[in-house]
Amino acid sequence: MTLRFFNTLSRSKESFVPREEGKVGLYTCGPTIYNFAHIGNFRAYVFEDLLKRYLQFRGYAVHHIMNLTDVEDKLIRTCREKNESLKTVTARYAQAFFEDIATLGIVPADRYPAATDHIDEMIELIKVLRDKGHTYESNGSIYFRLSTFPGYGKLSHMDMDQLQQGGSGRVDSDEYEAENARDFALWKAWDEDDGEVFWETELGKGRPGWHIECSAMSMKYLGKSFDVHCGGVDNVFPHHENEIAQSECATGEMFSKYWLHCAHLVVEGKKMSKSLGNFYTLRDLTEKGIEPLAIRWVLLATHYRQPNNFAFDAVEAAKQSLYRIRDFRMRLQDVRGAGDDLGERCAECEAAFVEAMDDDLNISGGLAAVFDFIRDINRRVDEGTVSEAGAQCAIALLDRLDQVTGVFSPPQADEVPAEIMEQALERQRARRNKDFATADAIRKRLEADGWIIEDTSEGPRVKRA
RNA sequence: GGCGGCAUAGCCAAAUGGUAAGGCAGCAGCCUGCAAAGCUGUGUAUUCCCGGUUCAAGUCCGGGUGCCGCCUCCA
Repeated sequence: MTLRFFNTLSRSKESFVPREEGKVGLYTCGPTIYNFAHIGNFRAYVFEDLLKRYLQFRGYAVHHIMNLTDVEDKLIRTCREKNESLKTVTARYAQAFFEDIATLGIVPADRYPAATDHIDEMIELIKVLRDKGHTYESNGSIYFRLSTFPGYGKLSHMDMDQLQQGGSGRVDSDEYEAENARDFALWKAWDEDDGEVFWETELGKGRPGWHIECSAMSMKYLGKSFDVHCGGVDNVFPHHENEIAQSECATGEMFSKYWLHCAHLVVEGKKMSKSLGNFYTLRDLTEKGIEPLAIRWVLLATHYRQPNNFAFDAVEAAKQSLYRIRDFRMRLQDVRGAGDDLGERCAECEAAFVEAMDDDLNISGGLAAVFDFIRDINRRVDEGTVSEAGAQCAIALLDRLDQVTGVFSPPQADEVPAEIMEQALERQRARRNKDFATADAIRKRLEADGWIIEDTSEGPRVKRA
């Protein structure tokens, strides 16, 4: 079985063959840092994290670039409203973004280039396009002339003649002075609403269009042609389509070989919106006391091309699943003695996991393989047929697969406080004396403080509630 | 108007045309001083509806219904 991904370009699953053996250039569209990111955004970033981790697990050296969009219409509007500079706003939300991805256990990209640090590269790219006759100027802005790129539409599979102009109801005609409404801006001439946000360049005073940053930065760090480009489905058109147009017209080479897009997230079955009161940033959820890894689980556990329903019941289920795995690990750590070394069973589980994941990241199948394994090993531990080496083998397997999922990790190594431990031992003494009233009282008291005691043959086990 | 996606148990969610995974919740039992954890058993699932192809359809085809996405700057 080979690794296969659904490529938006062909609308079919294709065997994954990177351009250079063993190496993958990965570009993922990052956030516009004008606000806190919401969980829909993180659905995409968690999907991309899973993709990257799995590629690494399969032995590829992944070079991952994620851009930060730090100049854009909404951002400029935010600056005006808050009367703050562009840098002040973007610095704040960039930091929040990095905190959030750490919270969710997302492995950082190799580099997070910001658009405003790459104005020169964008200018150069626009000049190449201009020299090749793909642009025109109108009132100081520079537009890409779509009619010069016959391949336009190959990603989104849309027939330009069939599209209803303004079908989305989002076109503000005042903003557009293009010859054809679908021509997009490479460079936008300054106007007074832009305030202090502008660059004096040989293309004039203004700022870059949105799409050009991804072309300029991906090509700078990954080359004219690279392997995988990701984003949410809403980016397919026009953003990624425009990136292809700009990039391929400039270089004459294929831009990205594979395009992977994740579906949207809905909350409790409904589109997330502020008016429905179901709009959540990551911070909104953690402030409610929801465990970050349970959020990661929910975002991860649905196949990336399926709409993901973020339901609070599902969050609770995810938390229970996390605990089941943690308890399993704790149990394994207490296994002593001789028995089965589980080498074969562990290999079987890993093979089932890989087989599922190779098929376009079928995470549900992968998780099922792990739960099958857990139930099987728990049974064997009950029977006392697992050796200490076998238990360690199982733990090592979880650690290895945790490199992919990020949700199989051991509990936070929060040391049980000495006084809590002392009470647990006191309860144990009471139990030995058959003083169950005292024992139960201590257990109840500790539970109220957030500690759970489980009696095992090895003595009491104390864990966080 | 154009293009596309989705519909599987109370909830989440898989399934090359071949007995409908897995998790959570629930119920019963084992274990336990009692619990917890674990194990076992437990859901007769009209796979949205109606047709069709096939020895065989959740899966393929046609037609409905419902929800959703994109169609100029939303992951």
